[in-house]
Order: sequence, then C-alpha cells, then structure tokens
Amino acid sequence: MNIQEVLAQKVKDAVSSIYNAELPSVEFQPTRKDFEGDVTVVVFPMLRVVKGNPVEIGTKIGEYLQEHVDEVSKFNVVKGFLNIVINDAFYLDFFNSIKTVPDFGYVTTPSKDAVMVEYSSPNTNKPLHLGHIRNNLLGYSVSEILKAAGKKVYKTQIINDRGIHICKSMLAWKKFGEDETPESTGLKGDHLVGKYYVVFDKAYKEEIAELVGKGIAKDKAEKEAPILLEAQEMLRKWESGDEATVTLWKTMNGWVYEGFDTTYNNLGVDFDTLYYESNTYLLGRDVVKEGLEKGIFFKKDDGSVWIDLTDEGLDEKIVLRSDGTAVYMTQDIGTAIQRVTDYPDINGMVYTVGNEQDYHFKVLFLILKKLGYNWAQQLYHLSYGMVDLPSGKMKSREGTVVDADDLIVSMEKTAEEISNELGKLDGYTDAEKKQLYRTIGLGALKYYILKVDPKKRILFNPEESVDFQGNTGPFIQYTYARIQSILRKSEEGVSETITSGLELHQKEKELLKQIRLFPETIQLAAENYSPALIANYTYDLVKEFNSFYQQVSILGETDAAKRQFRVELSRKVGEVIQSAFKLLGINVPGRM
RNA sequence: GGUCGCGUAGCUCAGCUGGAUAGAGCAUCUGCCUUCUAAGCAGACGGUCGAAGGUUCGAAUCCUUCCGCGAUCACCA
Repeated sequence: MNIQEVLAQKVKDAVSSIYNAELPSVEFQPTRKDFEGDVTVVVFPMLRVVKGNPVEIGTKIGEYLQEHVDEVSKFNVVKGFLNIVINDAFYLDFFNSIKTVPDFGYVTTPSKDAVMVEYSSPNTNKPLHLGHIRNNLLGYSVSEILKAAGKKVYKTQIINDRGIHICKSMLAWKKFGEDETPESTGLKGDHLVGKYYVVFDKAYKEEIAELVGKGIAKDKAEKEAPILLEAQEMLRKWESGDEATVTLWKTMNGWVYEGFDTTYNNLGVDFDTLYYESNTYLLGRDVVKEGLEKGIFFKKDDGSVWIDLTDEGLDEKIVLRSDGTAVYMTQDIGTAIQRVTDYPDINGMVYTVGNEQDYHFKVLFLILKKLGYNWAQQLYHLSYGMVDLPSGKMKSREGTVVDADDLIVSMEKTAEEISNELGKLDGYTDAEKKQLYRTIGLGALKYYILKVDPKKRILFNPEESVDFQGNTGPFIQYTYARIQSILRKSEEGVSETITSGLELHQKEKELLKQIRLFPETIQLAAENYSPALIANYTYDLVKEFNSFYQQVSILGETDAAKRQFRVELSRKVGEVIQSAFKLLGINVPGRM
C-alpha cells in the first residue's frame, strides 16, 4: 500500500473516531512550495460531513495522524489545508527500494493485448517536411510510452503510394526528366521525385494560363489542361497494370523509399510493419457489401453506397462510389480489419493524423463500431495541431515547406557552433563530436516539438533558431552530462547496503519526491497519449537537480555515508532522465 | 451557416478529473565561475487566465452566451 492510501485510510479513521462521521473520500494534493510539508489534505470537502471550523478540524486530524502514522513527523494547518510532513526514513526506504531497479518507472510485464500505432503515412511524391516530423515524433514517442506503460505495441504506417498525385511526378519526370536518377544528380531520391512534382505543377499552371488566354473559362481550363488529362490517363494505365507504367512507378517509388529510410534513420524512428495503399485500396469493398446486406449501409439510386449517421449528430457519408470504386473511407475500413487479421492480438489502434481529419476518424470509428467489431471501442485518433510558419500554412507546391532533412542538418550545425563556442570537448575525436552534435541538435528539435500539447498547433519560425537554453532538450541533456561527469570522478559504486539514518537535505527530499512521480507520470502520459507530460516531468526533475547541484556539494561532502548517498541519488536522477528521454526518442550524451 | 478545436506575462508554453498568493523558459535588468561542466544557479520585472453571466464554501479549470483564430462539413486523400 502506498503512503497516500495509508493516509487516506487514516484520515477516515480520524474523522470516524473524533467526529463519528463517515468520509466518502479524502482529497490530497502536493504541498505548495511556500508551505512546509510534503502532502496536503484539503479539509473543505469534509465540511459536508463534519460541521465545524476547518482549521480546528484540520488540526485534530493532524494530531491523530501524527500519533497513528509512523511516517508523519509533523503537520501544520493553513486555512483549510492540512500540510503533512513525511519523515526522512520514508524517503530513504523508497530510495533503497528503487536504487538498483534498472527500468524504474516502466511496467516490464506486458499485457496480452497489443495496440497498433500508425504514424508518418506519407505520400510518395515529395520529401518529408516539418509537419511529418511532428507526426513522426509524436507517433514514435507515444508508441514508446505505451510500451513503458506495459502495452505491447506494433508501429506501422500506411504508405500512400498510388493515386493521381503520384502519377503527376511520374509524368513530369517522363516528359522533362531526361533520365535523371538519384545517382546521376546526387539528389536524395525523395527530393528528386519531389522536384518533378513541382515541375508538373508549373507546367500545369502554364497550360491553364495558355488556355485561359485563348478565352476558355478558368475552371474548364483546370479540368482540361492536356498534362492533367495525361496524368489521369497514366493513372488508368497503372490501375490496369500497364507494364511500362508499373515499372516506372516501382522505380520512382524505390527512390523515394530510399530517401525516406535515410530521413527516418536520421530522425531515429522505426516501424514494425508496413502497409501500402497500393495493396489495401481495394480492401473494404467486400466489407461494405456485407454491411449493405446487414442494413448498416444503404444504396442510392445512382448505385453509390452511404451510411446515415444523422442519429449520431453527423451527416450521411459515402463509402463506395457509384461506379463501385473505393473512396478513402472504404480503404481505411478495410485496412483496419486487415490489421486485426494480421495481428490477432490487437485490441486497439492509434492513428497519428493531423486534426484536419478529425471528422474522418469520427466517422471511421463509428462505422467500425456499427459493423460490430469489438476492438472498435479501442480506437483513438491521436489528433495533433498543424505546424504553421509565420507566413501561414506550409505548401509543398509553393516551396514554403521546411524540409525535414534540411532542418535536421541545420539543428546539428547550431549544436556544433554552440559547442565550439563553449569549447568543452577536448579529447573528443571528430567522429565523437559529430555524433554529439547530432544528439544535441536532434534533442533540441524533438524536445521543442514534443513538449507542446499535441492538440495545440505549433508556430515555427525558421528565422529564430530553436533554443538551447532554458526549457529545452539540450538543457536536460546537459544536466545528464553533468551527472555522468560526477559519476566518472566518483570512486563509489552502487552500494548494496541500505542507506538509513541520514538526515535529508531539503533538496534531496524534493528530488526523491520528483523521482517518485515517474511511474505515475508514464501511466498518465499513456492514458493521455501525451509525450508533453513526459517532457514537462523531466524538465521539473532536472530543474530540481540543478538547484540541488548548485546548493549541495556532492563529491566534496566529507561524511562518507552522505557522499555515497548523494552520488547514488545523482546516478538515479541520471537514469530517470535517460529513461524519460528514451520515451521521447531523445538520446543523452556522456559529455557536452 | 452546422460541427469540432484553440484563446493564460511582450514572445513560446505549463497548470484544466474545481482548492492556498496562476507557474516556467525566452527577452530585459541584478548578483554568482581559484570548489563536482556557467548549455548552469539565485533574484527583479512582467497577468482584467479572450468577454460576460451562472453553478460552488471556492472557478484559469465545470455550464451558458458572445468575440477572435483555425480546421472540417467532396462520388479528393
């Protein structure tokens, strides 16, 4: 039983024995820094059951607790708040119990149920940009958090590798590409293909302008521009399996995948399994037919199939076109079912997709529920806000995107500049330095994005570089490096002996309190699918440690038992920083 | 117009399952490196928590209305 449960029971006992009244529940909160105490009981809610002066009630309960609970050493009452001081022995016991636990905070016995987390899911016609970075970091981090909370996780994506937009790049390359390849140009494959996506758009716009110049209406010109018709023809050829088209498609997608792999690798994200739209876009049609027979869907006169969701406060939604072809929704229904078939232990899925698709997922989940899948109760749309620039939305065709690869490089460069300025890396080889710049640069970028509540939009200003001071990744990494430096200089290992009888410094106590919160923070982050909670937790821990570091001498302490304890405490803080950052996909350096 | 989300210090964000005097970082200013890494620490300055009502002993937090910003409401994905 943890201390809070003990206290809750004892408070109830106190009220029962003093006032002969039954408390339904006890409300706790951490004691504010301005008051003495570790945990605070709020007296006000008790007034419903116990009539009287809150201060007097609090005092009586405090006296009772002090007498009946070993861990309670002191108390004070301010207004209706009973502040309780927990004795040092309790914190030392706690520390002894976790000191050598390797993955403290993680649940290491995974549940039988698995959850599949989908993220990234790019189109294969252009390189990844900052928006994808947020998606990737969120999806990866939430996967790691769910794992740490005891879930079995499959990471996946659905690669949008077909469709008219893909044909546009293909066609432009075929017409204007002059057989360029990643090898011949030195361009990364995804960037090369992206270049032709832009080339297409330019040619398309020129054709429209030309047609409009001949007196054709603009909307008509947009539909009849020859290059667009040609792209549509190419899509038809692709769908009918035309060999030359399919070969070109395979070649260019191959370039893109190679490029994506590099970016994913640089970003440090990975996947357990992949789904390709070209394999799944036909899925779901059979399911829709079944659902039609069961009366879940209905057919309109033109043959298109719909679902009526007006009872749920939504509209009617199409699930199959009148010509019998699949829409986005059809495909997603099929893919979801396919995934559960492929991985029968799945009970729940997380879709990491921007909030512009909130409505789509609301509908998708409802449809799957109506189709009677029990796992449909466990679907979650990890909906996140867009990443905007000061100039507004990023648009790849207009070249206003922040390219993922460029951004990573520029973060590394900034890390290098700052490191050189500070000049603390004597004795590091060039390779070690390079590795470190990457760790720090990526740490800054990842933390910057993950510390924000997923559902909020992010305004990214490329002119102002991401900070390396204050509430940032590098600040936390720096603290970790400091701890490692202490450990290198320290002679002491982790002692097997129980630390007891020490009088704790206030800063030590605060650190132990913060460490104690780690397991529940992981659970909370998992329940809320929020890496931001982990980031904020880690920042608080690190701030507390730096304050401790500044005020209390660790290696300079002459009392051997105290020194040993402080070294071990520092080591544990370092371990928690590392564990927490692992959940964010951020590495920590031994020096910096 | 309907639906959903957001609005907290000059800027970027915490806090939101109701609790004490609303917290950090950046920026500005003041101290602290002959002592464990100053990417640090300590402090100052900075707020009608978008507005107005309501519920409550108590509201940034819950409810209603309004204002502002964004998204969405395709036989696109």
